[in-house]
Amino acid sequence: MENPFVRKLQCGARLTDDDRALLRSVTTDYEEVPARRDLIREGDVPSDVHLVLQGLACRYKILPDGKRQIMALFLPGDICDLHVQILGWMDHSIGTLSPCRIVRLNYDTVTLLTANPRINRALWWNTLVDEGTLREWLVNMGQRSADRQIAHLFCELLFRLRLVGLAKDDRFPLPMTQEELGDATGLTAVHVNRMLRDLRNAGLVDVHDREVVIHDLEALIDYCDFNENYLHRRDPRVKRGTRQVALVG
Amino acid sequence: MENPFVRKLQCGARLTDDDRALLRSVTTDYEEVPARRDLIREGDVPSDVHLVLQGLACRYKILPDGKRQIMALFLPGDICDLHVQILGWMDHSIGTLSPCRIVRLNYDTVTLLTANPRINRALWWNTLVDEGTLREWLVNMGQRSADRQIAHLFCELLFRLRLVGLAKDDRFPLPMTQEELGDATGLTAVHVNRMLRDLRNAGLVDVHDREVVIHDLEALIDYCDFNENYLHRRDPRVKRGTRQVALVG
DNA sequence: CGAAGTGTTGAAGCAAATCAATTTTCGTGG
DNA sequence: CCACGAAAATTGATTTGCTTCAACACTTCG
Repeated sequence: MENPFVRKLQCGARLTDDDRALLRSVTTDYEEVPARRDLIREGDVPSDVHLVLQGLACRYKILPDGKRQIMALFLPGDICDLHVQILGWMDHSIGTLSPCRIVRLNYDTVTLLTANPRINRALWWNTLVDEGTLREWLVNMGQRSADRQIAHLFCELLFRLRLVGLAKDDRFPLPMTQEELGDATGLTAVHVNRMLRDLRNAGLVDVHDREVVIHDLEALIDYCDFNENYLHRRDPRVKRGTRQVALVG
Repeated sequence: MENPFVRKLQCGARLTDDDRALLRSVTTDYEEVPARRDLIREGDVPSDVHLVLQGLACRYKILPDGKRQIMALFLPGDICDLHVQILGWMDHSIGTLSPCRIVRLNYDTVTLLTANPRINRALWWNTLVDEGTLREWLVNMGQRSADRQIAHLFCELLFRLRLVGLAKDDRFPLPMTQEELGDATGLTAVHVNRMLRDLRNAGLVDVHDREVVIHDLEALIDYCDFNENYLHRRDPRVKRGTRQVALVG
């Protein structure tokens, strides 16, 4: 299977064979990290950039009262904080949820990558999509009901995993607990459990054995108003709704 | 009064007199925009970058059911989406809340700025702080009660406005309605109203005539667990809590 | 086998939304 | 300048969605 990092970045810019070879070459030295280990903690001085090759990691913050908010999920191919060395200290932590295969990119390697104009453009695209995703999480938490919020998250994960070839037939692995799902959505584990039951009873999606099975994707997308615009897929075969109408009309 | 754009970017990198002159020179052509006008809309192809010199603007998204989520507030000195021209379409809108003085920077001007290494570094700092702020908003919505969430927002705005010299004596202008405050916090206008009353009764903060007056900043910061780490002020006179303790101890 | 973590369900409580009415402020034109 | 209508702020009553607390079942793994 192709390197997920290469697969992902190819969506952001047209890369040459040499570009792809360069990207592959910086991901040869990786590390297997067990589940629930911090890669970097709030307050640390940022050093290496982390790249996920396998597994599920997250960005999170813990409040003084012990509550945790997960602010991003990192899937295979995702980079954590490419340019963070500009800041003097980490304002959040990054940790694994499942066992992960992680690459640590040092500053020189990052410089090497950004010096290549096509790769640089792809990395920029990646950064901007990450920001758009974060914004959509905010919309999710602020405006959607608990069940729709969870449904929306599942839609997002399906599309993101498809991008790197890790979701087949509207189903994908999700190695996180209901507690952790709650930390990502701002809900309690108990309520996540009930909402998953409701979604299952509605025939929309089934979660068991750390796998999400979407039974009726179209209905699920409709149910939570999922709009994939913010993921900025550039596939020319896919036209966006409004424009397509305008062109056809 | 010094240009807020220059004041802000000076926090992110050491600038020379020439750098400051360059920054000032790109902000000479501005436009007065009335309140509640869109600068750019979701679906548009991104063109100019917007820079706020005066007034209050915001980034927002409207859902199919009409609900609105404000995802960022732009104060004087703030830049909206510096690198967005990489993406094919806007996945959100940007609009004014109050009357604003706005500069539109075209692509060539942005290139001119980023070609300067010190200014480029300052712009990067600015981008990363914006991201950190967005993450903090997510924590706010996910984990804090309504009153603390509003208190936290007020603390953030105080610190951000101080940075550009627009908050004096723990008070600052806030030209937005309770409805808009609700759109930013994911609360209803009615509930925002009640929470403001509670904060007033607690002697913490008073809002009237579009002005926020903080009566006891220390107590307010304590009440909502405000930690300014995420704003990444680099003022060397200010030491961060944990490190200071470590050094002193 | 036992212990710890995870998932599941029920009952009660609470924070925020909703619905509704009234007052206050603001903006505009006469 | 005042009068008017619209927008915004305020308060009360009620409902609802989510949390909290608690108990128990299931799974996993040393």
